[in-house]
Amino acid sequence: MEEERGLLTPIYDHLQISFSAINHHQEMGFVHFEDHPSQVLSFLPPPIITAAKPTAATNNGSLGFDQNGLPNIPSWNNNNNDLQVGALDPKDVNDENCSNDASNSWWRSCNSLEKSKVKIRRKLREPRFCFQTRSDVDVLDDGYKWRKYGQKVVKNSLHPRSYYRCTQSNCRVKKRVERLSEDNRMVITTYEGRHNHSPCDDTNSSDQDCFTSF
DNA sequence: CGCCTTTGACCAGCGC
DNA sequence: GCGCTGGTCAAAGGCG
Repeated sequence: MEEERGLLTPIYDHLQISFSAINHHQEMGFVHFEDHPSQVLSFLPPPIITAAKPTAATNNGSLGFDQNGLPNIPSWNNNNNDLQVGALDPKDVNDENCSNDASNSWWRSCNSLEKSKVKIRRKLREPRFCFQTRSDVDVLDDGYKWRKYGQKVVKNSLHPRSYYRCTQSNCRVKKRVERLSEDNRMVITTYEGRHNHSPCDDTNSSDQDCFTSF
C-alpha cells in the first residue's frame, strides 16, 4: 500500500483536476488539470504512475497541500490567469523539470561527509511534483511563503528559471518556476520535498480554508 | 531594521 | 580529465 494520494481541494468550477501523488520512493508525481475533456495537461511520466482520481473542482483560488505537504491543486490569484493547459511535449520539459535530475541534489550540501553515499541518496531524495499551467504570473499562491534564492538561465530556454525555498524554518521544500520558451504564458512549477507544516503556519487567514477543505 | 530579490561566483554531476 | 550545465550560496542593494 505504497500509494499516497493527494487530497483534492476544489478550485475552479470549470475545471476538472485529477491528481496523483506519489509514494515515498518516487521522484515525483503526476498531475493532470482538465479544463476540458479535450484539454488535458500532461506531465512527464514519473517512474511509477499511480492512478489518478478525477475530482470536480470548484473555486477558492489557492493551491492546497495535504497534511503530508503534497500539493493538491494549482491555483492563481490573478483572475486573468488562464488555467487552460495544453499537452506538454516531453521534449519541452526535460528531466530537469520533471524526472530524474542528477544535478539537482539539494541534500548534497546537507552533510559533506555523506558524499560517498551520494548515488545511494539520489534515489531516495525528496518527492517532486511538476505541473504546467498557463498564467501571467510566475509564482502561484499555494498558501506557503517562498523566498527566492536563485535564478538561472537554462539551456534551450528563453526564460530564466527561478528557485524558491519555503521560508518556514525546518522546512526544506523547494520549488522551481520557469516559463516555456515556446509559450511564455505557460509556467512550469516543480515542487520538491514535503512541507512539515501547514500553509496556515505561514499565512494566518483565508488559507485556513484551503487546508481544512480536505 | 528585517526580509526580500538580484546576481555573480562557486560547486558537483554528467557526458564525451 | 575536461567542459558543460544546473543548483546553491552569499554579498549587495531595495523595499516596506
